Amino acid sequence: MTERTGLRQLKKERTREAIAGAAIRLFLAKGFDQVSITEIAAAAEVSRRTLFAYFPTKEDLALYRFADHESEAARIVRARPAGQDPLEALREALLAALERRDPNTGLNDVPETRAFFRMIIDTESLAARLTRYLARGVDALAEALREAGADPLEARLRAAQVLAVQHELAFMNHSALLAGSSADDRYPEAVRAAERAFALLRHGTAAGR
Amino acid sequence: MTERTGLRQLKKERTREAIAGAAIRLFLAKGFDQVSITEIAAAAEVSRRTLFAYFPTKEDLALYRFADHESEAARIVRARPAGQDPLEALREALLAALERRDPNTGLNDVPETRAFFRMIIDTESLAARLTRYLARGVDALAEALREAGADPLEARLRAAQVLAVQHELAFMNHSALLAGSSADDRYPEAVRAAERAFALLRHGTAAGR
DNA sequence: TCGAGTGCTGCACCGAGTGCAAAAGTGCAC
DNA sequence: GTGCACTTTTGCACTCGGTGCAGCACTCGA
Repeated sequence: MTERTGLRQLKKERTREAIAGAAIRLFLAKGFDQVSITEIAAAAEVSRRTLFAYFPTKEDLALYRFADHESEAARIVRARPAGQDPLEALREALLAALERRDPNTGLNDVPETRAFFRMIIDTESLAARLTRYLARGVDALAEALREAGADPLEARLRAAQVLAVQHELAFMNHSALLAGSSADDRYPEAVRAAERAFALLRHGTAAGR
Repeated sequence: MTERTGLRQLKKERTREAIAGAAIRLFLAKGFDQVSITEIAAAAEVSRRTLFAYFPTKEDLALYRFADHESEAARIVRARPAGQDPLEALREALLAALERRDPNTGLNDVPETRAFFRMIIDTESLAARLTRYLARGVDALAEALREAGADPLEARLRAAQVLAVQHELAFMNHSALLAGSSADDRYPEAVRAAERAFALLRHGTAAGR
C-alpha cells in the first residue's frame, strides 16, 4: 500500500514537502488568515487543485503534524513497562518530553516553533481544529486505559482529565515563554506544574489543600 | 445599551427569532451541511446580508444558545453558599441539572433536543465550535476558582478537569439515549456516573481503585 | 414634519473547497 | 524503445460562506 513504485512515490513525497513547506513559511511570515490557498499553490509550484489533493483543508496545511500525535498518549500507555500504572507512565512521558523541550509541551523556545504555537492559539480556526484532535486523543486514550483494565466509565473520565490537563500545561508553558522566559528559565517551574498536575490527578483536591 | 427605543428593539428581536427559528427548523429537517445560508434567509424573509448582521457565522445560527452558557460553571461557583467548596457546588449543580433533565447534561429525550444534540456531535464544524466554547468556559471557571482562593495553577488545572469531565458525562448520557434508553431509564446511571466523576475529581485515582 | 440615526437590502467581490474531463507523466510488458 | 494502462496533475466552472459598500426605508425625537 505505502510502497508504490519508486519514482511515483518519491515525487509525491517531494510535492507534499514542497506544499507543506511553502505553506508554513508563508503562514509564519504573514499569518494564517493573510495567506490564500492560491498563494501557497503558486509558491509550491503546483495547481490549486493538486494542493487540495494533498491537504483537504487549509487547516491541515498547518496542522498535519499534529494529526499523527493525536494518539500519542494512548501509545504511551500501551508501551508502558509491565505492571506500571498508566498514569505513572504518562507522568514520566511528560517529564521526559519537558526535558527534551518537546514542542508539544509548549516549552520550546526556538523562535519558529514558538511563532507557530502562537499562530495556532490566536487563529480561531486552527485552535478549534487542534482541540478536535485532542478530542480524538481522548477516545484513543480511553480505549488504551480500558485495555489496561479500567472500567469504561472511569477510562473515559480519566482520559478526558489527563489530556485536558496536559493541554493546559502546554498552554501555560507557552504563555510563560511569550512573556519573555527562555525555555531553560521556565523548565523548573514547568516540571513543578507537571508534578502538581499529576498529583492532582492521582490524589484529587482533597489531599492537595 | 440593551434598551433601544421600543419599536426598533422589538422588531430586531422578532427578526432575530425569525432567523434563528427558520435556521433550526431547517437544520433539524435536512442537516446542518445540507442547508445553505441563502435558504435560511429566504425562509426567514430577510436578505442574506441582514442574516449576517444578526449571526456572524453559520455555526452561530445553531449554537448561539450555548454562547451564553459558556460561563455557567463560573457563575455556579460564584453563587455558591458561603463556605461551600467550589467542587461541591459544581457537583450539586450537576445533580440538579440531571434531575431537571437539563439539555446540557445530554439527558433530555425530547426528540427535538436529542436530534439537535446529535446534529452537533456529528457535524465537524459544530462540534469544533462547541469545544471552543468549552475552552472559554475553562478560562471563566479558572478565574472564579482563583477568586475562591485557589492558586492560579491549580485553578486552571481544576477548571480544565471539571469541564472536560462534565463534557464527557453529557456525551455519555447522550449516547445512552441514542442507544434507545429513555431519559428516565438512564437517570440512575447518569447520577452514578456523575458521582463517580466527582469522587474522582476529589480523591483521584489512588483512592478510587 | 423634518432631519438624523439606524437598519435593511442588493450587488459585486473574495477565498475555500469540489466535480469533471482533458492532458501529462509513470510503470510495465513486449 | 514502443505501446498501453494507470496515476497524477491541471484548468475550469461552480457552490457556498462571508464582507464591503452605497443607497434606500424606516423610526425616533424635536
